Amino acid sequence: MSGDHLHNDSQPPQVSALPRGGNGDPVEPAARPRGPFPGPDSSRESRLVDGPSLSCGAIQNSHKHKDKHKDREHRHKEHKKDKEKDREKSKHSNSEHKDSEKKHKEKEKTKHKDGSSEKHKDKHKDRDKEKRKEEKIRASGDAKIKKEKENGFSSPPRIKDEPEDDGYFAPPKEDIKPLRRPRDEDDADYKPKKIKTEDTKKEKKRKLEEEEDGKLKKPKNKDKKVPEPDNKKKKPKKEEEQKWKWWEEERYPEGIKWKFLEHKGPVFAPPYEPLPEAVKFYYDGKVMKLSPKAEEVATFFAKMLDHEYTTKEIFRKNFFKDWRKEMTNEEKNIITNLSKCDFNQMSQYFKAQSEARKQMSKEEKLKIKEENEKLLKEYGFCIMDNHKERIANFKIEPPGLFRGRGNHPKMGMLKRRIMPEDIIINCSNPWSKFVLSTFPLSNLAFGVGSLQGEKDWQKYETARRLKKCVDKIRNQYREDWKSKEMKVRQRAVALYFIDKLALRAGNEKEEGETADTVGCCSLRVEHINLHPELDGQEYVVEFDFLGKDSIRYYNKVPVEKRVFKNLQLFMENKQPEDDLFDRLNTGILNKHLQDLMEGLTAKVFRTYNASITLQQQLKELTAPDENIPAKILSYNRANRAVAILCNHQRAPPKTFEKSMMNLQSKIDAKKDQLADARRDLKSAKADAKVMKDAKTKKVVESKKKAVQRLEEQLMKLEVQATDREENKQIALGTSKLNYLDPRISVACCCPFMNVPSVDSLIKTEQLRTILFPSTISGFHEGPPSGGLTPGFLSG
DNA sequence: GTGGGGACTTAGACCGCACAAC
DNA sequence: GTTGTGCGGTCTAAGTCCCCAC
Repeated sequence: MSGDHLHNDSQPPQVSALPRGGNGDPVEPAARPRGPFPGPDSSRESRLVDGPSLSCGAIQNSHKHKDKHKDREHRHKEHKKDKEKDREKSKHSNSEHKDSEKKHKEKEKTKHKDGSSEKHKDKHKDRDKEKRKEEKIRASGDAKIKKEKENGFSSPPRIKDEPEDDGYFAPPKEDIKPLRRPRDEDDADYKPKKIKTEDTKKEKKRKLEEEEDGKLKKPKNKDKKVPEPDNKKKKPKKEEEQKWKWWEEERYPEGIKWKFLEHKGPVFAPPYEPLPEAVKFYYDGKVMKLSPKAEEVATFFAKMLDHEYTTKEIFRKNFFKDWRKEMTNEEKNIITNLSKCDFNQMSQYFKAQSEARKQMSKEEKLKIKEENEKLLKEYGFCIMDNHKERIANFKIEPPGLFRGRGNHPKMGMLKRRIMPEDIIINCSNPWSKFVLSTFPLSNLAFGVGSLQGEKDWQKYETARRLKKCVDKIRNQYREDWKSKEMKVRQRAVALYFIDKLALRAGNEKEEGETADTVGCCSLRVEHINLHPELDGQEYVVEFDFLGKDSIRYYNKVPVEKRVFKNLQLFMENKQPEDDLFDRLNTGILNKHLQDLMEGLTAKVFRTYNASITLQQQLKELTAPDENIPAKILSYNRANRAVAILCNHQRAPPKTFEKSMMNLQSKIDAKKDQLADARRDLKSAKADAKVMKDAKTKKVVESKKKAVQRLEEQLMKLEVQATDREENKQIALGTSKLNYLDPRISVACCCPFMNVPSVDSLIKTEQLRTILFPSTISGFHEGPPSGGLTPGFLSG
């Protein structure tokens, strides 16, 4: 690869920004990201922020960076000023409300004498509260609107009650040893080693083993579709052979991820192609030719015309404001009302293009595929130390309109085209992500995928460490429910929710910058309802709030009496929009957790409880004598239990109703067939009774078999319907990818797969595909067994 | 001590492909 | 051969957590 080299070979890393040729010699200066689509002015330098060995251009660029920072600060100040103004305005109109709030605060002051140091830290929260109240009043009846926008989904009843310690993550016999030898800090002469590849003989042996193991091939049950082991199809053999086994490498010192890095930079979005002359834009019924810039932004809107977004007031308002910024003065004078704009021809044009793409011949599709593969080969990989690594996200996000989720205040805003000069190559630290930018509304993550594997492994190791002390932590927070300090009580109740319900931590968010979503620490009084008794259960807490991605969390949970009483106390004399845990934030909570266990944060509980739920469910649902399709079904059910716990929802598939109807008609048809077959059997039996000969007996037998076959088919269809219905709004992928320790799945599979070791099982392509989708493209690859034995479930 | 921002992780939507069913 | 369906991959939004400057 002859791209930019970032050579990092000592501690602190000495970075050479000089690109090198294929032989390692320096070539052209300036680490500029290059891509096939450098934009209209590709000669402009990208910015480079670096350590001591910065080039001249880079220093200038770092000034730019400072300017940008100042700019941001300025914008922020302006924003604050605006907010102050707004607050002033609403103060006048809502003085009455303010008075009552003042009274409430005075009450609070006298009430919470228990912690003097807690008073001032509430300032920030109070400010937020004020803002929220004012926003609410301005929005007049916001609560009602919120109710309307919610998707009406009710979280199914909790699967988990109180996770028991049943041996999840049995600790490995020996302590975790560093996998890599820590290099000396002055190891300046470090040179990339020869690329380590999987031994070809081993590879052949492995493939032979797989072929021999008939059981691991595609199950015969066709009703349950199993993904093909198509890794080989997708991955060239060479690449397979060059798979890097990080777990067999020595470790760098803490914080060092790499010492040698070579990559070709990101790929820029293709330049804008103006619309054909025939495609017209109309304003107020008259044809209007737009300038290229204005036309490009208009096409973003036109492409979304069928989407609900374009009917939303905030979206339209934000879009129109940003669109006008791209217009010429003349256009600005004419186009003053978005409702008078007719984007229909544009929209039709893009639909036709999309349709044409679908209708392309095989050859044309293949050509495009090859081009994409070429691009991936050239820009999608880097050389990191001594191995080839896939880059997670090498394409720069194309320009478009921001689609916030939920009621996002910035939806519809323009995400403008990113130019080479917007890119900063930050090679002053050996980070996993080395191209950054300060762009609003754009995510420029440019990460090296496989570093993720090690991180994932560490994540699950932390969860396993939590297992060792979770009882102690639970006892501690139970004790803290009785604390004299309000802060401690709040922390203990919040932690109980995080542990019991797998709630997210709930960081504070900047008002007006994002949708109004909350997590545990940021819950407000309005988000819970207390029921001393509900549906025959005592002390029930009803949660109803919008969490991450504006996904509704709705749940009724019976809690312990002391928790219930504490919640009543926390809610006393508070308004609905007040913080439930007014003396708590994620910083305080995580600091406390760090004291309980090194590396423990709120989200570790989510990982821990998700994985232990999977383990418990697998234990309950799987039986040793089940066949593989049944095992897979059980696995999916266990997976579903975790998804429910973590509240991973999805919008029902667009074709859901139709596909359910199709399935139902199949079931009906099958029932008819079965009824006919039963009738036939009955009459055959009657005939046999009269005739009493071998021929009629044979007929009876075949009719019996037909009935049995149809009964089985009907049962399968009905199971499928139930399965599909249960999965309607549940997303399984997220938990599979992020929360479930793969070793649990592997260990669960070993006994019934008749596989000698975890290692040989994980090499089985089919299982890898089902259980660990993230490993397909070489991402998130982890150590095969991580020191676990197949029997660790019982340990 | 606090706020802001960067690094990193988690998340759902969408799209295109492969394959089963008809 | 056509259609419906499920799946993985990609994209990008939105969280968590931590560090640093003020």
